[in-house]
Amino acid sequence: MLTRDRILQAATDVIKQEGVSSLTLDKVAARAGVSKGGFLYHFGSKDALIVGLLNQVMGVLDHELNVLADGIEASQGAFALAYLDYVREPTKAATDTAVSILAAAAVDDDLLDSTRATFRRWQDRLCHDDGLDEVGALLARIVGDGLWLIDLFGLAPPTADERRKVLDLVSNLITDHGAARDLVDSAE
Amino acid sequence: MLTRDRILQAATDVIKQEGVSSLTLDKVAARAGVSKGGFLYHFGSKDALIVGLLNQVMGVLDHELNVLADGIEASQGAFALAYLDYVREPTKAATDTAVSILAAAAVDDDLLDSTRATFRRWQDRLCHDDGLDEVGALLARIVGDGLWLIDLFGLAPPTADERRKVLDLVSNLITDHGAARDLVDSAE
DNA sequence: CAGACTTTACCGTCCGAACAGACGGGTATT
DNA sequence: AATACCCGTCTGTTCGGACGGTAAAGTCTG
Repeated sequence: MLTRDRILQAATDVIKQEGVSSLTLDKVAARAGVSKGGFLYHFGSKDALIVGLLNQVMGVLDHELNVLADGIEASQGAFALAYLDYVREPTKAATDTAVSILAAAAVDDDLLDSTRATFRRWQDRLCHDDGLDEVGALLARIVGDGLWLIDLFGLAPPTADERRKVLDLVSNLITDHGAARDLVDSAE
Repeated sequence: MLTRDRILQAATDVIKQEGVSSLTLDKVAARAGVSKGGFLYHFGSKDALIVGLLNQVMGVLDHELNVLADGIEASQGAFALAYLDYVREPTKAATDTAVSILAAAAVDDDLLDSTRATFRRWQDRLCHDDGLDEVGALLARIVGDGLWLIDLFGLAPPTADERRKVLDLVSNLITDHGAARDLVDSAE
């Protein structure tokens, strides 16, 4: 395993196990089995570490999301369904991404800029995607992100059974034009 | 204004304007117009400051949510509707709570324990509340929390118009038993 | 030898916390 | 009423330690 990757993994582990406040250069270097100088050869600063972290986890997440969407045979909204499927149970990629975002937000908000751009791309894809109405697309993302962030902070996360039910409900809603339109229309 | 409250307000301002990493005792004390010793008289440690912050903002949020729910005349799901209404546009209470939770998560995860308990109470109330089915209650919270946390991190937040549409959709869905049940049933 | 990688040693800064004591509005005692 | 006293509030300073980052020397490999 490359030293660089070991460092990235070590950083993720430190945050998960000891919290964002324990994410120090010394600690990450020690856990990666490298000296502090060795660490700084690969990441010139703490900010650089977080950017590297973010790039990696967001790349993995984006890739897995695409794979998942490709595997879904649906006339419409494959990406939206994949987005929802991804949070059916907490996955390593989702958790890693969440803690990285948390670390970035804690250290310097600006580090999240490229991450925000990725979310905008996802939103665009959800919207101008495969025949899904824009409200349904947005709903899918809010529910997906909501569940994912509820898990991050541990804010009364639902049980596996509850997750399944609510995700099934939303999945049906967004792929059934009639149902969604009826609800939207009845608001007027 | 009491010194204690000034300190709490100063802490919130510091996080909002300079980020969690700038939340230091010196900075908060200076902004509150008090010496460092004076600060430490009111909050014996940084952890104590965060606990105080969390208690205050969660108290305000809980109260405002109740007031909002009381003002809604609906045969069912008044609290759920209030929960959704609360995120129609970002409010001060919601933003303050979000940054406090972020700070707590960054400093020490355990500080969020009492906050988690409050979310569980909200979830219970949403569930065993006013004739709402449990899936709808959970959906309301996920959407509410999702939008609120999307705002916190700035992860491609929807426009005011998009927010309105999706919140109206969810509001209609959870108060219309037939629609929700049809969608749930069609999954089986 | 050259270049990629790693180590050791070190520096200046800032942080959280502790501390001794000042100020001042009560309150009790005389 | 005057004195003495107490205690909640707040000040200014100090300190040990940890942090992020630098510099230079050393090692391994092709």
